[in-house]
Amino acid sequence: MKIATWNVNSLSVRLPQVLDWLAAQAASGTGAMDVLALQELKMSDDKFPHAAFAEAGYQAQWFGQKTYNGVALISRSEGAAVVKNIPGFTDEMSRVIAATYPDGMGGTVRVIGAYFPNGQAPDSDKFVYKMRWLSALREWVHSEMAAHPQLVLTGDFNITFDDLDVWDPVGLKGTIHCTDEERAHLRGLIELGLTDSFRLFEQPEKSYSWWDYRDFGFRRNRGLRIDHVLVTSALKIRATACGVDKVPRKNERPSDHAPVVLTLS
DNA sequence: ATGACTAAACCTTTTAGA
Repeated sequence: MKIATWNVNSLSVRLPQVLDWLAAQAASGTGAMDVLALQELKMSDDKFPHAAFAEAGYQAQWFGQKTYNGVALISRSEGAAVVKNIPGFTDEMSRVIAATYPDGMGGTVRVIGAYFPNGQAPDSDKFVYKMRWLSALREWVHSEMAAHPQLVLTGDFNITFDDLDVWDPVGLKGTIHCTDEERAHLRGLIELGLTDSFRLFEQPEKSYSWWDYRDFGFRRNRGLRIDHVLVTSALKIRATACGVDKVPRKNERPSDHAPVVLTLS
């Protein structure tokens, strides 16, 4: 089973790349993508290209928003018990979508796809919102884990775990995505019993999932690892691989993020 | 350099991203 996350930075612009990537995955040795979490659709629900995904053989659940944010789950099986945004947390922004899928072994996997707030700057109102959002997320994920032993929390977290996730940890110390406060929240999610599946496996040095469009960020590998796939212990023992697929970042007109793929036995 | 790109919108300028 394969589960992935990809911040596409406008699905209108990136749809052909997403369809190409899904086809390439299906043709690869590891097999077709079972669930792909997308972030930053930047489109209202009525603009979501469900017919294009259906034609390619995929179901979709989506939670759009005009101009900003917007999340979706693209899957081969139909998602059940769909939840949009964090229950009980009033939010104008479309940032979370969750659904339950067959795990291929007679059980189910709960997948939560999320676009975490950016936070802009540590002294901004947006940072305050990010902290509030993170607290609400943790409480909800805690209850979701109780109901779903096999759970994946994935998406664009907009937080690095540590210096290993940062191209310039000295220069970027204390800046957005790298603050102690954000990292404490990320550790709070881990303390619920989740594991960063990426670090279960040997990785190339300086592995990142996002690179600034400016100043040849990708070419110089000036990036951050802010897109994550966290798994519960029941899935940790089934994880066989996790990695960043940098290939789509080399496309013409790429997203600034690359997909991260988790493979389960 | 409140810069550099990219995307969307009330679009030749602003807002946001990270």
